[in-house]
Amino acid sequence: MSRRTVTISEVAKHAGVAVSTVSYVLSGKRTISADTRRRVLDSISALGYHPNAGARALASKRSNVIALVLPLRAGMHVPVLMRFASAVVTAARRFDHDVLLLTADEGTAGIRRVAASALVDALVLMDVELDDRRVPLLRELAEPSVLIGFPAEPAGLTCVDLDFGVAGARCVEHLAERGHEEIALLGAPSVVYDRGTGFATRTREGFEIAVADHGLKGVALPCEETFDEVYETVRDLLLDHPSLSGLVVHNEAAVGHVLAALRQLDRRVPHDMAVIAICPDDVAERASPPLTSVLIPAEEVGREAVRLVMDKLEGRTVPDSTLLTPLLAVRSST
Amino acid sequence: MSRRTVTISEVAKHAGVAVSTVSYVLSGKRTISADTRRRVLDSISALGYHPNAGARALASKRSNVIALVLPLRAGMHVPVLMRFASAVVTAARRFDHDVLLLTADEGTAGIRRVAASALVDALVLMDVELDDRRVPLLRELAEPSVLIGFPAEPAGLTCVDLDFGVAGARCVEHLAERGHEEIALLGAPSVVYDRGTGFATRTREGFEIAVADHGLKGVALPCEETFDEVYETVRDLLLDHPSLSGLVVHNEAAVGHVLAALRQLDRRVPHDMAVIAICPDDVAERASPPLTSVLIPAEEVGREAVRLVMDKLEGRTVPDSTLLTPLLAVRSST
DNA sequence: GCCGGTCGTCGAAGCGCTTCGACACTCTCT
DNA sequence: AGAGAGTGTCGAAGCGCTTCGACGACCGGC
Repeated sequence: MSRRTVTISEVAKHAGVAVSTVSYVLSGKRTISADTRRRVLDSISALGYHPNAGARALASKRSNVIALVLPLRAGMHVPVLMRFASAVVTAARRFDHDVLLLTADEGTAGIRRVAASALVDALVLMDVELDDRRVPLLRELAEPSVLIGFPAEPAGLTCVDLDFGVAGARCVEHLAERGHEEIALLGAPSVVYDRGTGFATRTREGFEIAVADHGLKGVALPCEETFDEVYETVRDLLLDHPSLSGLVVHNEAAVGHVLAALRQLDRRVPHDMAVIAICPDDVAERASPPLTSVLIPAEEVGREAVRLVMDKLEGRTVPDSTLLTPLLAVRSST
Repeated sequence: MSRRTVTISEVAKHAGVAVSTVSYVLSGKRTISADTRRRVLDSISALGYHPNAGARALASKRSNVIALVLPLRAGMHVPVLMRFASAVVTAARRFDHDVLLLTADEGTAGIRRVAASALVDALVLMDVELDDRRVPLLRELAEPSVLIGFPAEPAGLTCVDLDFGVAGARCVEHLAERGHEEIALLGAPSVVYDRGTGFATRTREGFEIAVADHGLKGVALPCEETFDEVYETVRDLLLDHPSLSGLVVHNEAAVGHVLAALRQLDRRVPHDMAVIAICPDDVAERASPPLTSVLIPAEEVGREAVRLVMDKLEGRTVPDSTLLTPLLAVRSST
């Protein structure tokens, strides 16, 4: 059992200074002589002092906690989502903040609650839908927020994401360069499109525009996540489009199944069918063959979201929209 | 932009009572007349009052936040982990608590920090290893904690988990009843065993003991998560054990690949090979064919962990060890 | 040698809440 | 009728921290 909790005034007494001096040593908000600082820091570690979070929040009106709103909806690929989440936590710690986890079951009430009670200073929201119920609430909140993803009407909000439109287009471009003339996009499960999740839609748009620009033939289909469904989708696709020679897969859960299905249907990758994925790097690398891919930079997006929200917290103005440029890595599948 | 924040004294003034009366209405710690309570509650909703979390934490020495320590280590199946995590968040809200998310990158320092600063009242730890570095720290902390999973030396700790030993045994028993005489366990990736993660080891032990008890032949192997590795493992297994007729799979990520591999190797399930999985219910149901399984009751485990930690917070004594009994659901794969 | 400026430190006033003791009532029992 | 035991409410004292204004001490410039 640890000793009873040490307060700032005990540190002050131990160091022979005023309480406020200790506070200023810790915050650096006033100049303190090197000598005094040393004594204070020594006392702090001698006594094992940790500032009380509640007291600090009360006095400073800053909790040093941000909320991460993570709905975990059907059809979302949880491991990818968690990479974003994990990046947010790590980045928040860099700014000396902790992360409060909010899921969907309270709906918007949870967001309102943690904001109104000053439990959190700011919010980062994930899995944003085009018509997201959380968006109107964010506009009326005093606390700054950042969305990972874009709603249909992003005016007045701060959003960050990979530029999925460009990602879709880059895939098409790459396949066009390789001489493919008829290609297909296998996207997210249909439930994700139905819900109007921005990233899925924007990839498809980017794909379709680029297909037209390059004078290719192209079809975009949703894609479910069980092997049997993927197999059927791929089989039908090959039947309907016999000269199809390139596949863009934007669905982490289905990537492995698509490759397995092609194998069962006697299509060799990349010889008979070029495959390019939009997914985190390690998923592409672990596949066999390793996939040419546009990587989803989860760590970078999470870090950027936190940086933006911290900037807003400090009163700096930030761009409404931050789109990270997709990078294409060529591997053995195209 | 929301109005500036409302305090308890404004509520008191509006309702014509003392600040302490408002506090007692909210906490229920003293009797308040029905009439006064009504007026106070009316004022609260009229003004849109939310108690300030920092002030409350400072005065009451309770933050109403629990920490969820979630390392996200290699080889762990993230979707399953997140079901536990999600259950913990939901259950915590039932007790009027929020959840602070801690990942691994700070190591034990993060745990020490949030506990010492009174940011959290209690901790729930996931992904527990047999020789977990966090365990000694927990023993010296004043804050109560609960582990989801068991370390090698659980004395003095509160742990909750599915009884994986029994789960492994139940699978064997079920296959024995069906008349299978030579069976195999495909477990977690080898890195998980190397790390000494309890659930993997305990399932294997339960499997091995039950195999001996029923006089069967049985072999237990780790199992990686890419299709190619799974395929090789299964192929070699069939070569080495030609009369093998039953398979226990304790690896959510590999389940689909095992079924695909068997299909490619021309083994029909359940006709040529009975397959039983240890996994959450929906994974078993979505497989084709739907798998007989011992379900991992993630929601129940999460809920139980929170219930235990709340009991400890209230000073009630709780059992050191809570093992949930595994339930077997028979489907089409055995 | 005096004035105006930093520099370094202190004391005290809160921040918004919980909780303790006090107190005025209203009910029982005798 | 008076003691004793609740009820329901209030005021005030913190909880541990940040921050503001004040104030010596010391500096250089004239």
